[in-house]
Amino acid sequence: MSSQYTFTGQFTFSIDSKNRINIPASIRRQFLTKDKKTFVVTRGIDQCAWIYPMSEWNLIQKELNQLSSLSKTNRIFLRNHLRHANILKFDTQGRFVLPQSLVDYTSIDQNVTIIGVLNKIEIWNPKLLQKNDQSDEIDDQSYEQLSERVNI
Amino acid sequence: MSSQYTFTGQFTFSIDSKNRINIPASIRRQFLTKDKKTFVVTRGIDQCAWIYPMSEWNLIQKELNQLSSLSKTNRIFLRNHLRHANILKFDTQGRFVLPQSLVDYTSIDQNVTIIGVLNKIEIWNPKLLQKNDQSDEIDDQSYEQLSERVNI
DNA sequence: TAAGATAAGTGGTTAATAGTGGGTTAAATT
DNA sequence: AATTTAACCCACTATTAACCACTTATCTTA
Repeated sequence: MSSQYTFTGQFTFSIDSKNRINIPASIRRQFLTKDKKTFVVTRGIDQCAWIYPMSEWNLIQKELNQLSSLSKTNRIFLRNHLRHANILKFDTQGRFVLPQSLVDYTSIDQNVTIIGVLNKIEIWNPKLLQKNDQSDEIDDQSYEQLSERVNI
Repeated sequence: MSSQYTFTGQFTFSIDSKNRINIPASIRRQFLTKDKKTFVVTRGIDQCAWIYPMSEWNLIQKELNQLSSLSKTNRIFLRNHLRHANILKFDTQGRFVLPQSLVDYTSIDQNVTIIGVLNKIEIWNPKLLQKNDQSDEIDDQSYEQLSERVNI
């Protein structure tokens, strides 16, 4: 089954002294009632945090269950993904507190950039995201390969 | 499935102090009722903004959904395409507000040129479009290659 | 083709919503 | 019991969206 969410867009907000981050209202409104404002925050593969609405996370867990722990890669991957996963809700103001471990991992201070990437939301230090913008250009060959799969 | 839209034509309108841009009535009228005046504005590959009616964008999203985030190329590609995508509606006057990030990207001020390009609408700074007009001539070889794909 | 009527484009004002900061109470931890 | 942590509440400000009004252009019909 494919994703029920299609987040897009970019927003830059502040993080306050209590590590509270506002989720953009436009994204918040997309949450399905069955998810009851509940989501999972975890480490992204890049230096950012990933947020999945609860029902999305359940789908991911189902996939992760397919991976055998006999493979070393699998073991490491599973560990790193699961141990940093926190189940959270946003408060009546639409905010949540980013766990300290993820504040450290993402090097976030003062401001955050929040971007929608289909079934997940990414939280970045604006400076790091910008750096990605410049340095992580996809080489031509990869683009050519992508073009055979995606018609945009 | 192929596009349901075939936008054409060119229009030059103004952008006001609130970044509001009018969509030409003739284009607006082409919007299918199922799209409910909803569309996605995003970065074009050239220095312009692209507008897709919602149902068109959904086709693109379906393709993007096939790409796994475990691949680095995919992650970067998805991020950079989706984060500049804004889901918008036009207001009762037929206008929408162009997000500041896209105003910056397209270097738009005062006036915009709106052109229909089949399944999408492009928003340009008139001066930049004109410059393209002169420099972007297609060489013969490229035309040869095109001829193998397009029968015009 | 001129006059009236309708539609389209543009500008500004007001009302509602969203984001942010701080304080208070309740819960948890030591 | 004291200290820390988290949830909740209230209030201020800035931004956004809805509303209203005017001008220009286009279409209709006499």
